Amino acid sequence: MPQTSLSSALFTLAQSYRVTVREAINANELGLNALHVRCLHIIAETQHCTANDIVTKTGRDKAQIARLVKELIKLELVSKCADENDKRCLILSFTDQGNALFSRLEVAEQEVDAKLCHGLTDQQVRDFIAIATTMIENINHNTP
Amino acid sequence: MPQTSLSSALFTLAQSYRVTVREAINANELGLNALHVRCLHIIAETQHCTANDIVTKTGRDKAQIARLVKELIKLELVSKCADENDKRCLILSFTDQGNALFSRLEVAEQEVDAKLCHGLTDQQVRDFIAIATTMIENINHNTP
DNA sequence: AGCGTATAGTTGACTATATCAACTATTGGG
DNA sequence: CCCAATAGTTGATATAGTCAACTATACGCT
Repeated sequence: MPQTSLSSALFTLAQSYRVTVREAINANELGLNALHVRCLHIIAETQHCTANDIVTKTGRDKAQIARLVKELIKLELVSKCADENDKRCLILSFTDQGNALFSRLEVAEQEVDAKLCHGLTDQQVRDFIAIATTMIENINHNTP
Repeated sequence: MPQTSLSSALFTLAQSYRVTVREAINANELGLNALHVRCLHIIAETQHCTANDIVTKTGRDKAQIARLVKELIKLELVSKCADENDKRCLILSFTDQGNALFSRLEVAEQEVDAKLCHGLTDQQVRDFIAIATTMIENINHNTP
């Protein structure tokens, strides 16, 4: 089944990726979906991360993110607490459980990544990410 | 907003792509979504294309495809007719309207692709597709 | 021929994702 | 002090994706 066009390659890849991540995550019985995972990553890598940070970094609807975060809180992976200076901002941070789970998650992700990149050189993967990043910027910026 | 990991690059790109295609398509008031478009492509490029061909090529649920095809037929873009030799198979083909729309669609797609690939060389795009294809194969095949 | 099994497609019920608009609470600037 | 802007929440609704049961045809077999 050769992939010819850019769009179909992209589409197929995104779909397959979603399915695989979900399998990996369900297999690990973490009870999270791919977007939960992205949120956790963003929370992990962002200093005093707010819901709005997640919105801008993912490009999703803020309603969707609000509900997602609510779930993470319900699962006791994440806690929120109002910013001292600006009480509108609710800073998100990991609980102990959240930290523990995130470690496990990184392992699971590395497995998915390794599977995905099987047979590819590091350089190819780097190039791929670089090109994807350029495409993302093209889409986001150039709106003539 | 630098994209570091493979997964976040993929995810963001897929999301952005979906949004952009949808905008392009809505802008052209074709009333179709990205998956409709993929179906049309597959129908266009497949000799006596059946619903099942679309299922295998897209990896989606056959129920979803069935409904999608039904919509395309309702829109009078596509017609189906039983195969002479195997009456279970319903061959899908474009109507005149379908052909006309597909042409317009290709133009719209080229614009999206051009926007996406702005600043990239042909070689880079080819490499990108090739790597994406490898990744897709990795995901589909290696299930140890 | 008649039987079982595989395949193509359809449908219903359901779950998950995504989007829009209205709303509250706070903030900072005039 | 008032107002526009910002962060977040919620309800309603739309879109997409999944699962299982079902029909109809086809194929292989003894």
